[in-house]
Amino acid sequence: MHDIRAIRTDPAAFDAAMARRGLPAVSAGIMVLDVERRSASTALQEKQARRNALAKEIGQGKRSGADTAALEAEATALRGDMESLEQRVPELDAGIKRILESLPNVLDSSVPDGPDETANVVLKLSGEPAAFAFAPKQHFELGEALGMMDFATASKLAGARFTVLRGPLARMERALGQFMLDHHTIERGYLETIVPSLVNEATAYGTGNLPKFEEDLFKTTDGRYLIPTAEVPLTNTVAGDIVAEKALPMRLTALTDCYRSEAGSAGRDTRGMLRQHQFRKVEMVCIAHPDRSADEHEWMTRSGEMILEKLGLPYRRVLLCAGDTGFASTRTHDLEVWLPGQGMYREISSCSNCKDFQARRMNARYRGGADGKAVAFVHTLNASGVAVGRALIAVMENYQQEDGSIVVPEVLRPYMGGMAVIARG
RNA sequence: GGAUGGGUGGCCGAGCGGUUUAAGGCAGCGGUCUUGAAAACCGCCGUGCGUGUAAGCGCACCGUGAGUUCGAAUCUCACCCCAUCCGCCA
Repeated sequence: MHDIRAIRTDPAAFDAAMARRGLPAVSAGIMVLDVERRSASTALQEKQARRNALAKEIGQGKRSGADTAALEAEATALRGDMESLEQRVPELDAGIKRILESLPNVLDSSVPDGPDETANVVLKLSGEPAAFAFAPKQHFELGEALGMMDFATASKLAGARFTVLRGPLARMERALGQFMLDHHTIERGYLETIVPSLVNEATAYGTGNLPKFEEDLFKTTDGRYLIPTAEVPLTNTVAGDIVAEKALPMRLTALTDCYRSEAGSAGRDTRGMLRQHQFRKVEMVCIAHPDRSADEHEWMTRSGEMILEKLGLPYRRVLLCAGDTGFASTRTHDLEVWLPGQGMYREISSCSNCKDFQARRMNARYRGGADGKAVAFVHTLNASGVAVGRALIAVMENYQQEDGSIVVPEVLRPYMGGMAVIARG
């Protein structure tokens, strides 16, 4: 959500910011509504002030036994005058809100221009893709051959874009989640949190998933939404709150299932478990002081990178360009992991600084500043730390051996009872 | 699902048609006193919008939305949420 005052102050800058997102200029239209709204609001307030004064006079008159009939007549007439304004002001408010809430966040100046992912910038490369003495297989070939990854049964149970895992592969998915949570909580200061997987409309609105992206979510029969990521409940834990400045930064992490309708992605990544309606993810969220959010963005991105480094997976850090940066974000780093079976880097984490965009939607503030009393919006950030299902894929493809078995990365072995290799049993 | 209570500022809590400009307390901030601290005492202390160069002024907000009234935190209706008990259940 945008601050109307910022648009009022510099409409051209706002239009330029939206232009970077490929959107037409809207400030002129907003300003027309804003001017009318303020004049209508002022007119209404003057009438309300008069009404309040009359009511007070009538009250005093009644107590002292004076005749208040003339005053009451004026107040009754005034009420008629106010009706149209009382309707118009909220209408204008709603009209402005409808426009503002549909517009994406203003990009950080460091974000490169560009229409889509082809304009993203690789910021760093980590690890060397291993040279295989054989043709590396894709994860679903490996998993099905091991008898531990079953798409046919998942399809029978639920339809396309679901997976059944069994045995050591199921255990490795569990191990990955535990390992990631332990890393973030013990080494990086994140607070482990268990959150609802169903949220109400206000919560989905707060992070920017509603109203514009409702078709991406699964909605329940009682009007709730299955979370597409733990970012939604974690960030909204401070919705409506005024937190103490010393409580910042609040670093939170959660391992949850994530549910996405994948509307509009028909035909993409249909083989295997890369793109599913349900997948597990460790999420990090930070509620940060505005002065510190850029540093926290780096801290979170590093927290995700360290997971991949500990797992021995080659990856690169990518700065998303204007056209590829999400609705609520000002700047996003993607971590892309090397998948030898695909011969490509694929997204495994996304780390965004939303600054005050979500905070404004959910009215999340802190009290502090120089005088210790000022109230201002917090900054919110979120990052995958990392997608568990995709981490499983990456481990399988990078640690595969010619016979189709998979070496278990050292850091996961304590979580798997010491198992060193996953092989057909 | 049924029954009964409840939703008031950062927190607790009074108020149930008009001196409420929302009492009082806690927390917080400033001060007096003190070597320092504590205690005590004094003062300040909700959010948003509008308007003004500013000091300020105005309006709205007591879960949400409608309604009654000259006037609503207070009365009416609907809805939402929370708590407790019963029923069912992991």
